[in-house]
Amino acid sequence: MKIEPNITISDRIQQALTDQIIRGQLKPDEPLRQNHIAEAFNTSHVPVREALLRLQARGLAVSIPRRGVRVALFDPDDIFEIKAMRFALEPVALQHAIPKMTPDNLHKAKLALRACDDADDLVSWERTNRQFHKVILVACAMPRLLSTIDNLQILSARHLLGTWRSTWEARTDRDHTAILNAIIRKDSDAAVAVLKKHLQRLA
Amino acid sequence: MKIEPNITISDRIQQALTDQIIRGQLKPDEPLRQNHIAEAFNTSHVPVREALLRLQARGLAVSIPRRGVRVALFDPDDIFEIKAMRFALEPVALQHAIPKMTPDNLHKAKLALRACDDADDLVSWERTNRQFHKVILVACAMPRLLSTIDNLQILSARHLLGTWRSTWEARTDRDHTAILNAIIRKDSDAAVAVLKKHLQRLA
DNA sequence: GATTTTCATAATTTATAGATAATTTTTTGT
DNA sequence: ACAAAAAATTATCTATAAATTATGAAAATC
Repeated sequence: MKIEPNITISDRIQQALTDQIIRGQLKPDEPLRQNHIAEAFNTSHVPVREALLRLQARGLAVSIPRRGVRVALFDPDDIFEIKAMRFALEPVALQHAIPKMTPDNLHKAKLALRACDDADDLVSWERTNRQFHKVILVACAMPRLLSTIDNLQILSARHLLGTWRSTWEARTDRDHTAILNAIIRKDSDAAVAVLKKHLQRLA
Repeated sequence: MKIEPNITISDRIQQALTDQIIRGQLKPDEPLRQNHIAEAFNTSHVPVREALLRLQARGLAVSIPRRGVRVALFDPDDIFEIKAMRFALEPVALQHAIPKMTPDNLHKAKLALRACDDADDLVSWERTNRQFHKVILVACAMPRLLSTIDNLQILSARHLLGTWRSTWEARTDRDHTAILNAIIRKDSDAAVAVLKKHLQRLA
């Protein structure tokens, strides 16, 4: 019996390119040429095309037919838009998640909170922070909403890693603790209120 | 010089499949076999794969690696989720659109309103209704937000056409008129309020 | 003896590779 | 600066490999 998660080559390529774009190793507007990428991954260009298509769907790349795909630009308007969408959507997800929270969800949220406070460099903080925001919402069981939010958080991460790369220092996040406590108390209104403040705070 | 909009075969296939799913000609959970579709469109399966990938991104199809793609299911939970997301996002878009509305936007909105009232069957009403909702929001100039809303409206359409197919009669939509009037007065709050009521009203 | 179970094989289908046609970009010569 | 040719790149097609599902016959159980 095989427990392999049936990962396709496209998946691997997509994952790698996503990382590189988020980390800024691939710069905005940089062309993504299918043959070059295919060579780098030792495959043909077909899975590359599919990976690029998925990057487009996530807003990390843009394509002009017959002219190729490029890394998506990223200007202040984009940041503004992403913030507005997160501000509109994450509260909805949280509201619906809280009544459905399982002990397992709560446990994972606590772990994520700890991991987040323990992070000592920007890259790992970003990852754990994203994990926390994800885990407090999954219980809402709204797949489209969750995947939209996930995309937005990835885009936020791109901004975060792109701008703050140098100046960062470890700190404990009071907002996260406050949100988690409100969740434990099943106090949706308080949790949503803190979350909104938290989202507004991030640059 | 060619003014062709550079449409690819994938685009055509995607468009056609989207229509068929929305219209219910392709039933939920029906398998979408790439070879069969390729044959139907007189192409190879490669562009079909790409079209299917885009349907996935839009939530109209789901894929299990190496097991193929199927038309997405569509149960009451999905409807609830889609409604919740539209309710959260469309007001944001409208709020930002109103101050940026151009005379051209307004003109198109008026035309769409008329077309909507003049529609005399469900299918064309659905199309014009979607057009109206789109045209009052485009001015916000937030591409991700707009494309997310567009997807949601397509999914709403799928529900609408799937359930109400038989019983429908022409009518003028007071909400649309009220929204448009508020937009003309640049009264964002009123416009958003009516839009919210309108979105809540749809089943 | 009939029914189910298991295993191997065949058929279908997906995923990837390699090749070709069409289009865009770059280069070069005037 | 412009036009034509060359190079590079995308989009598509045909072919092949890998995996899954379906089929059917032999063995085992009741």
